[in-house]
Amino acid sequence: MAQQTAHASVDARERVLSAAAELFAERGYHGTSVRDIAAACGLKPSSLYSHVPDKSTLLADLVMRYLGALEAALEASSADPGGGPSANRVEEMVRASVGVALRYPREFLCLSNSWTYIRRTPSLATLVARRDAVRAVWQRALREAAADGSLRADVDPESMLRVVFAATHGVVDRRYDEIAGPADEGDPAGVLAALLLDGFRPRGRAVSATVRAGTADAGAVRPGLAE
Amino acid sequence: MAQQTAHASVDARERVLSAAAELFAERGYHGTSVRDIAAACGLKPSSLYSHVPDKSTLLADLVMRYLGALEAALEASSADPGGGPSANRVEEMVRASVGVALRYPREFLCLSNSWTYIRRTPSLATLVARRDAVRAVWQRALREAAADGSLRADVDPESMLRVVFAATHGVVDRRYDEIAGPADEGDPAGVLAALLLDGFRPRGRAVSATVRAGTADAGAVRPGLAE
DNA sequence: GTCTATAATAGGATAGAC
DNA sequence: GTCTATCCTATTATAGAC
Repeated sequence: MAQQTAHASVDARERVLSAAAELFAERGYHGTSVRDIAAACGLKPSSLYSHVPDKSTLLADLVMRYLGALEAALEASSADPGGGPSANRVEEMVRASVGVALRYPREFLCLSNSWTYIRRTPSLATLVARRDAVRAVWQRALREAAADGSLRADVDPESMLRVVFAATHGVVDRRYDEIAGPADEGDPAGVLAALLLDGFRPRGRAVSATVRAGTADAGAVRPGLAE
Repeated sequence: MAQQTAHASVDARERVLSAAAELFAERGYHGTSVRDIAAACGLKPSSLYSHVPDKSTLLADLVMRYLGALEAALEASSADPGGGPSANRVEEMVRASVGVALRYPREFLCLSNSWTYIRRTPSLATLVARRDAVRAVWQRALREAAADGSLRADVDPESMLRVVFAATHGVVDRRYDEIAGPADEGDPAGVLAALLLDGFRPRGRAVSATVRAGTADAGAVRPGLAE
């Protein structure tokens, strides 16, 4: 009985977290009231405080879930590859990051869309520190790939990281669903990794608007997407 | 005298809009109070209402600026190119879109970061309609490029559009400045266009982690970035 | 744990003097 | 046009009964 009570309690807390995740992701932290969250899980606002100390801790708990999963996934994919080009590691990291973001889409958006609030709120400094650690892993991988020539040398790694972060957001954010449909069908992580690493153009085409289109190799099979 | 009064009035309204743009872009619409905006331009909250009817109209006016400029820029760059591959038009559109977003960064972020509020607010339906028109121009260009083979055929145009929109956001959003530094140095529009169209890898490299790296053409000169 | 009731504050907007 | 004063609502959070 005591166990069942405890179990029910965990479920209730989980429902609160889930409702908050949904609303924070959709309307943002400031666009969501405690009343909204309570209503979404069939409780009165005051009852929420039996499960969560306050609104900002609710946000922190959600973001921590995502960051924990991301750290674990990056630890695996950023491990030194067996001698191949570092760009392959970058590709694995893109897949891993997008995979985690798709498994925790609401939590990812909580972090991403409420970032300035998180950054400005001293009690959420832990989140900032952990995100910084993730960023450092990325920077190291991109710089190494730039150094060994497996990423193009004419664009700085920081610009690439900017694109990686933003594009990951783009895969997850439902705001873009009306453009592209739900992203979690097919293999969005693989699609994004292929687009970012190899670009929109078929291989063998001209590399800029100022150059005539080439003809060789256009439409070649792309094993990276077929796997 | 009457003219000077009118002129001062325009300036005051402009200061209000500018302060609001700054705060909406940084903290979001719901994260910014009318009091915040008033304080930022040295006014009392009630004085704002001499310049703007209400808070949501303030948002609408800002977003309209951006959308107007974007429509003009896309109209030019999406015009039919002279027989070259349609991907070149796409590249021009990326440059144009990023260029406008960099000229109106705060207004762009007002639209992007407050999108769900805009979408949910009936009085802002005009903004939604105009953004839809922009989206339609993009879809047409991407589909045409996919059809004539100048964009890779194994990724649907909608996924590419998703990446374009998200990456554009990434260039503008100051949130990423701590990763990559300010984006408005150098030629961010050209850099993004090159990254998206041609990818992170040097041309001639392997196209996926599952394939051994090639050796031909690595490090070739890229006129698209040197221009 | 959930409720009702209630603080205590923050927010959007208006009235009317100057 | 800007101000002070004010209204009304929404919001976060707590107190205490059940």
